Amino acid sequence: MDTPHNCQLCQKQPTSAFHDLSADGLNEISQLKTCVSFKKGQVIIHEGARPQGVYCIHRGKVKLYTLGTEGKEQIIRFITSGDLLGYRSILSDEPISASATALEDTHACYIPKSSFFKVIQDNPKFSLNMLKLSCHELGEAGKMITSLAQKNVKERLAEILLILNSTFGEDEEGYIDINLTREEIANMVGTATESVIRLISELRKEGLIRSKGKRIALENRSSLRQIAAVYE
Amino acid sequence: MDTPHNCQLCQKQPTSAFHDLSADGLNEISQLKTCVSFKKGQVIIHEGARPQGVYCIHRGKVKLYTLGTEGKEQIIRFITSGDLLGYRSILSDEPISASATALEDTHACYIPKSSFFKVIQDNPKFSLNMLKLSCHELGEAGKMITSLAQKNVKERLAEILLILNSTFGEDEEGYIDINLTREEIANMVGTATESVIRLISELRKEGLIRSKGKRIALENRSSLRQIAAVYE
DNA sequence: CGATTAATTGATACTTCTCAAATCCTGTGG
DNA sequence: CCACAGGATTTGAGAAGTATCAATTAATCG
Repeated sequence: MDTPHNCQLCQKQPTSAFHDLSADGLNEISQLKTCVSFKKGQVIIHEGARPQGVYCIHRGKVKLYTLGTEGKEQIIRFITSGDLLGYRSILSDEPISASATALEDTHACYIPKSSFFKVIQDNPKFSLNMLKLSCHELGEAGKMITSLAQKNVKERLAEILLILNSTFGEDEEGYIDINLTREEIANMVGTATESVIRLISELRKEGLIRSKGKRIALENRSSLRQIAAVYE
Repeated sequence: MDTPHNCQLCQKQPTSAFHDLSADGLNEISQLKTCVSFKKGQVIIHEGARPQGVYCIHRGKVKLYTLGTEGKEQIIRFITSGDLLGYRSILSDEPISASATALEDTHACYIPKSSFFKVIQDNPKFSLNMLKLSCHELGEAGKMITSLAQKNVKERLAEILLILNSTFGEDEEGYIDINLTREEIANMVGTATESVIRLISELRKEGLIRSKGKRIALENRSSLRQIAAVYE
């Protein structure tokens, strides 16, 4: 068991389901949770299993992915500080539909299934936040579907780079603050690793990004947006 | 205004959010709703708008789609008897992310936004059902993402045909009971109309399906499942 | 520092899209 | 009821986009 995490930190995240929750509600959660951590590369939940609880990521980064044909990963989205993990399966009462693996050492709070339901029942506000959250994710998934179905690989890559940048921010040198292999980027974009590599090099030659090793920095967002055709 | 619909019909649908709702809850909804109908081809909600209420489809079939590059439709899913329409946007408090058009004459109940929230607040059971529903949809969306990213067009087509068959059932001649153009099928599969036509003809030659005009019947599901690589 | 994994590049094959032309339906007005 | 206009479907040919395989170089970790 790790040092307990302060729930107020998660509450501060405006996208968190705990945002704007009453002190009582927060206390209730604080008492029901336990703290866990995961090493880089460790699988947190995996497809097909029956989940026993929900994780709230305190610090770290996690990829959520399904396994497609021949075990190939399709990354659905990333999960980071203040985000919940595993709630979909519990709330829909279905087996877990996506695996999650820590991309770096990750600390999280674990809320057992029964406690999670209790919090939902005791706090209409939280319940509504969860509804809002899942509906928001549903909208994001719809965008991803349209993107995969209609855009070519270069457009999708530009889109993903913009998303990664806004999700994870930048380090002191301006590089996107996430450590992904080219293969993982390909698994988000939905293409072959080599294609991603070629297109990254193309974007670099065009001066829209720069890269050092596996790290990437955006140099010209507006052109990237134009390529991604993100009208929003 | 149309003849009022009987909410008990929708309540019977096992996938409906009204399923298993108390008589009181059902009465509350019955009193807040109004009834509307849409002609074939009529747009019910459209992308970018701010929704003022939720529709519960009583009878008819509706396609839900986003508009991608150059206005091309990407069909996300279909909505039919007992299903809700427009709740995502209302619950996430975002503009509507997908348009909906009636595929045939459709009758629905309309529940204004404020009433919908009232029902949610008054009926924890309903609120939980909505959570369950949106989380289920989230899982389906994830499957669709993986499918689009990793399967080829023929595999996706086989998958869609199986989904259409189980969603809409069959008419007396065994054809899938939904009237879609080849273009609409292409807009689900995420490909060009011509590609869908070629592959439908290929599946016909292989004896896996038969077709009459635009109607399609499945002849060999297990082979279709194998092509679709649906391991579930 | 060696061993392993990841990234890159090139060549080639395959899938899918696009454009064009022909045929088939379907609903409508005479 | 029939002919016709306009849209939908079908087929073909060629172009473009991606994937795959193989070989090389670079980076990383114990």
